[in-house]
This record gives sequence, structure tokens and C-alpha cells, in this order.
Amino acid sequence: MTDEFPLDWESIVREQPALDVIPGRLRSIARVLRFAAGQTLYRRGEPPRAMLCVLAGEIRLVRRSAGGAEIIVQRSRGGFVAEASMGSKVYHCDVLAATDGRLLRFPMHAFRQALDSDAGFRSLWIARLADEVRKVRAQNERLNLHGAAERILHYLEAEAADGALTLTHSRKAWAAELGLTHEALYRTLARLSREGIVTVEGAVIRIRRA
Amino acid sequence: MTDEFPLDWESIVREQPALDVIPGRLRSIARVLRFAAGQTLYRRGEPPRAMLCVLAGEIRLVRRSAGGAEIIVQRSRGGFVAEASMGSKVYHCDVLAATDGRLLRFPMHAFRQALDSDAGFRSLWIARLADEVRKVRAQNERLNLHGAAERILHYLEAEAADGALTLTHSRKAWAAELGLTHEALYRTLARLSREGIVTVEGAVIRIRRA
DNA sequence: GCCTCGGTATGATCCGGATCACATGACCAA
DNA sequence: TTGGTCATGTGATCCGGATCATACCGAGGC
Repeated sequence: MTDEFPLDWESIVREQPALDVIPGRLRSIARVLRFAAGQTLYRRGEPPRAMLCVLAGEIRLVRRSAGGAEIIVQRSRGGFVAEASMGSKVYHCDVLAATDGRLLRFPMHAFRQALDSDAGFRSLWIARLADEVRKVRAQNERLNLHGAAERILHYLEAEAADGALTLTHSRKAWAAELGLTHEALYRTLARLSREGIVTVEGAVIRIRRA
Repeated sequence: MTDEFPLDWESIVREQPALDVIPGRLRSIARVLRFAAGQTLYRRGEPPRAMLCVLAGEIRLVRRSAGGAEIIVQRSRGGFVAEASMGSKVYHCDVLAATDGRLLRFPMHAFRQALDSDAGFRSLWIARLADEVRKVRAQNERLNLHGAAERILHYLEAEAADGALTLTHSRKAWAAELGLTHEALYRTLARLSREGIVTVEGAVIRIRRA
């Protein structure tokens, strides 16, 4: 719950590139919030008073049903959360911390006002939202594929530049993103490699043929 | 490729609710484009000259790799397509028609200008994008679940009002949205019904307990 | 030093959803 | 009327990914 002053925006943007669209006046009023695993940050029904951007750790938007079932509506391990909360009177989900971590809070009214008055920020924000839609829709198409190899190749084709992809996270994390167990990922990657379809050199993966 | 004048916006908004955010001046310059299955609408590398909104049929954004593989980056059976194309110089995908259908074209420069000059439209557009992000992320969480029952219940919990959901499309379409075969959906729905977890009355599905 | 924890990696087994097959009914057109 | 198409269902089989188990390694803590 501590704030460091002044915030080191250079390193913040490095750890969370989505934040580079934020204009100076918002940067100066942003506050760091540290959270602990299991903590409830906001509850359903409360008015959203801040835009949130996860810097480290995992935040979940959770909806609890009357029957007591708990479903995860959104999970974030980095980047803005609940962008739609800007337009709504109250949260429609609980906001929970799944791990220890840190997030950035921007006062909602200032965020809204910045969007209204700053045309540059506005178009960057629209572009960021549109790009997020694009990325998540691609992720969606990928998850609709059955078969580990298809998902891996879809990821490579969609994300690789010139047929070469450099993994930035661990393979376990990649497996989770692909909706696979890490075992299935290791095995399928090994098979694709044996069959000459891809080459694997550490974190760099290349497609040879599809 | 025919245009009807004047466009009947009342019925258009009824068939595609996302369009209700469009202001009058854009409505008056929108044109209907009819497309045929297999048709290539735009090619990678071309500058995007219009915002597209699918009214009927299926449009796909397809990326072809050097190896000849073809992956679907986005599929749309209704609603805006390639919102991120507004911010980019050229299309990064081919735009193909998967079926016969109709879409609405808005000249890109007019769309951009309307966003710039019309504060009301602008906030509606931002809200729509943010809501799209929310919906697609929820869809994502759902597809990350293994097991047909879990996906069905997640959908019910997330989309149902008061534990009751009225299906607007066919069950086959629902199955596809859930990333399941229709057989798996029918069977699991029947099992959940037998076990008293849900009740099914035609298009209305209710959760009893989870 | 030792010990734990997390990522990497592979083997064996099991199960659930994909697949194939088939029947029915609605609807539309020739 | 007939034939075709499509959504709705259900049954039988198969396969691939989940699951459980095990091992190795490197980093960090004590």
C-alpha cells in the first residue's frame, strides 16, 4: 500500500508497455497499490473510482452466482483491467488478488477528463482498445482449435515475425496461454521438432514448414 | 453490391445492435455491400478505406504464412470487424467472405472525423470497444476451461440474467461458440438436465444449482 | 553445506470429447 | 408429392490431451 515518489515511469513502462499511452498529467497522479494474495480489492456493486493496471501478480474479476459457484470472468497478469468499468456505475464483478502483486491506480474522473480533453491520448486509447480486441479475438480463434499442434502453429503463424518467435515468458506460462498443460506443450513441441516442422533453440522457435 | 436508399436504420439496428452507437451523419453515408462466399474483399497490404460491420453471413480475417498455411485470426458473424484497422496504414490480413452475406461500409476518413468531432459518439465508441474487450476476455476464460459442463455453466453464470438464459441462436451455433461439437453440447445439456442442475424449456435454460 | 521451490522434460494410464453413424422433424422448392 | 437441406438428438468407437508419477537442474534461502 506504499507509494514511491516520484514514480519511475521509465521502468514502469518497461515492465508494462500498455502504459506508454498515458499522458504526463495522469502519470503524475497515478498511485501504486500493493496487494496480497486472497485480498478482495473491490466488490460487486461498488462504484469504480479508479482505472487499474496490473504491474505484477495476478488480479481476477470474479462473479459469484446465487448457487455459490464462482466463475472467473477475466484474469490479468499485466495490463489494464476492467476497461469497461469506466462506463458503468458499479462493478459487476468482485476484484480479487490471486497472488501478491502491484497495480497502478488512476483516479477515474481524471482518466475520463484526460480522454475528453486530450485528443492525442484519446486516439491512443482507442487504438489500444481496438488492438486489445484484435489480440483477444485471435487468442479466441486459437482456443477454438482442438489439438495441441494446431494451437502451437496458430500461435507461431499469428505472433512470429518472419517465422521466428522469441518466447518472453516461461514455457509453462505459454502452455497456460494456449490452454494446454505444460506436458502437452513439451511433448508436442518435441514431436514438431523431431518431424522438422519447427526448430527450437532455447527461447527461439522457428517454423520450417506448415 | 447494391445499395438500398434510404437505408432502413430501424431494421438495421434491430439485426445488429452494435450499430446503434452510429451518429446520423455516418448513417447517411453508410453503404451496404453484398458479398459472396469465397470472395476476397480486401488484401493484406491494402490501406483500409472503410470500417466494416457485418450484417449477415460470415467474414474472416485470414493470415497466410510463407509456408502456405492459412490461419484464421478473426471470424465475424455479426458486428464490427477489424476495429484496429482504423489505426493502421494497411491491412495485416486478408479479408474473406466465408458465406454469402451483407455488410455495412463507413468511409474511414468520415468515421475518424466523426470520432474526433462528436464527443457523444466518441464515448459510445470507447464504451463499445471496452465492452467488446470484456466480452471476448470472458469468452477466453470460458474456452480455457476443459470439460463441456464447465463451459456451459460458465456461459450460463456469465450471461444469464437471474439464472435464466434465453438462447437467441441455434444450439449448433451455441456449441460452436463454446468450442464444442453439437453432439457434446446436446449430451451434456441432457445430463445436466437429468441431474437437476439446469432446466431446459425450449430456448430458455435455467440454473438450479451449481 | 543442505533444502526447497519452480521450470524443464518424459513415461504410463485414463477419460471425455471428437468423430462417425444414424434417425427424426421442419421447412422450402421443384 | 418428392427431394434436399438443416437443426435436433442419440448411440458406439477412438484418440489425444489430462492426469499422475518421476527425474533433473538452477536459483535462492537458511
